[in-house]
Amino acid sequence: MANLVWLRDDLRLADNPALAAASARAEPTCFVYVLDEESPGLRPFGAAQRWWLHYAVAGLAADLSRKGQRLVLRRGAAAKVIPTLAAAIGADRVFWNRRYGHGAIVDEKVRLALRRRPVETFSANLLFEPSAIQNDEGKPFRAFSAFWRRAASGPAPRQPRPSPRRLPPPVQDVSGDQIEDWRLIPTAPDWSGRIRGTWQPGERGARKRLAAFIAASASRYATERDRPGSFATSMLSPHLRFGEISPHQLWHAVEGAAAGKIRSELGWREFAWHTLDAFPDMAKRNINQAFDALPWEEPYEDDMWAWRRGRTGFPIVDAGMRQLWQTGWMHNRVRMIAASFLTKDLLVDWRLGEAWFWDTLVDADPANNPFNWQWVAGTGLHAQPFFRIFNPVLQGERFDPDGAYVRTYVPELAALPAKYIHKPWAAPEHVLTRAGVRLGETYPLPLADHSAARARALNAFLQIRQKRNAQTL
DNA sequence: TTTTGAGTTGTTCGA
DNA sequence: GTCGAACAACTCAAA
Repeated sequence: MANLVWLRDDLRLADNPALAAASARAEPTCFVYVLDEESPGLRPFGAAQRWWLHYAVAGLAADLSRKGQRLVLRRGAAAKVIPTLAAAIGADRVFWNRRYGHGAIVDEKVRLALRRRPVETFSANLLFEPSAIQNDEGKPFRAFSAFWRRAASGPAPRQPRPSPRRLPPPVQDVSGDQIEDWRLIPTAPDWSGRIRGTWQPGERGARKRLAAFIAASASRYATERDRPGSFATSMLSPHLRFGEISPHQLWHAVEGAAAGKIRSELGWREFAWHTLDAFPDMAKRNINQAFDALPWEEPYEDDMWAWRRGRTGFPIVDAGMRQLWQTGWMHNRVRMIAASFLTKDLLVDWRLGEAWFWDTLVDADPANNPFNWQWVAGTGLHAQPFFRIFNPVLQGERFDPDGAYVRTYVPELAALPAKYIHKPWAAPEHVLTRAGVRLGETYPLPLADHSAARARALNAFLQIRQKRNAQTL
């Protein structure tokens, strides 16, 4: 008699329904985490996520061991690893919290492979199950407002539950990997210095981040969230991504005027996951297939390098890309500007940008990353009209008016007056000299002529319409 | 049943 | 300098 609890994107003790359900039973229980880089459809973690995963798993293992339990580590395709382990420990019941999209497809295979061992699954990482929020035709919503209205008309998200006071005893003599065997953290070279200084992965770090957000900036969230230099966002995204905090905990922790806005951002997270559940290949294919015909440019490697490393010559774009490279995270507003620059100004396929974000973001998840890239590119759901092309200068001036954000991440421009901080090429020579800026030397000239690039992108999207009209005729 | 209006995140142009 | 219109196409719900 034993239980098996399979932990995945839910690396927490508190408000963890699968863990709580197993803990309510007295039998010996085995907690396992599987590094699955083999199951088709599941994307292997990017480098920044691997760094995070190392500490999240190690932290959870330490928390479990403080309660007399342990976390067994296994590696391989889940449909092999889980049934093998279940058989080895003689599990008569298997628990997990549900995944979505390809995760759900893999889980179904595991359930079949477990044959007669009963499986109990739980809703843990989304506020609303995809099956619970559908339009009148029983299909997934394609517009956020209607989606969120429908969600609000149903029962409110449940209250979060505290961690179980005590855990059932471990199953004896179960072998497992050491986390070091997985080589998740970079060694040659170790590029994780600035990331390490920015984040504390794990449930304890998530709690601290939440408390700091509630104390310092939750009330400013509604007015300041769009200003990357204000640091008014919660920065909880990687903790949510690895399930070190549940959306229910955040939902119920916020109150007051900004609560609705914060919850609505959780709503976008829900919407992305529901969309992934309906379009599991969202990271590979345009949600709207009409845009398969878009004439993306074959990007110059030099241009891609400039974009990735923050050397495009547009200060707000470069600040964002450097924040990403250095810290594994980028402010949401700046993600949109940087993504718009790649897909519209350089006319580069959104999948190339998505892949870079996947590799470098600590919070990249299979739903939100491709969903938001498709949203910006205009190939997904149509709340975003394609002619809505961000002007990197105007966006910088509007959302970083004093240039605080640019000065932080593009120090070679720090001495420029605010008037020119977002368009150094427009500054008079003596202003540049006084600020120590030599364009083309200390800071690059702009990689694109935004006005011409905008016209080219508009034209590319208009061709799609013409093609479609020609087809209907 | 049909029509109408609104819809996360914008920019440009011309009056 | 400010302001309104125009820039597609489609989803969804209210009238």
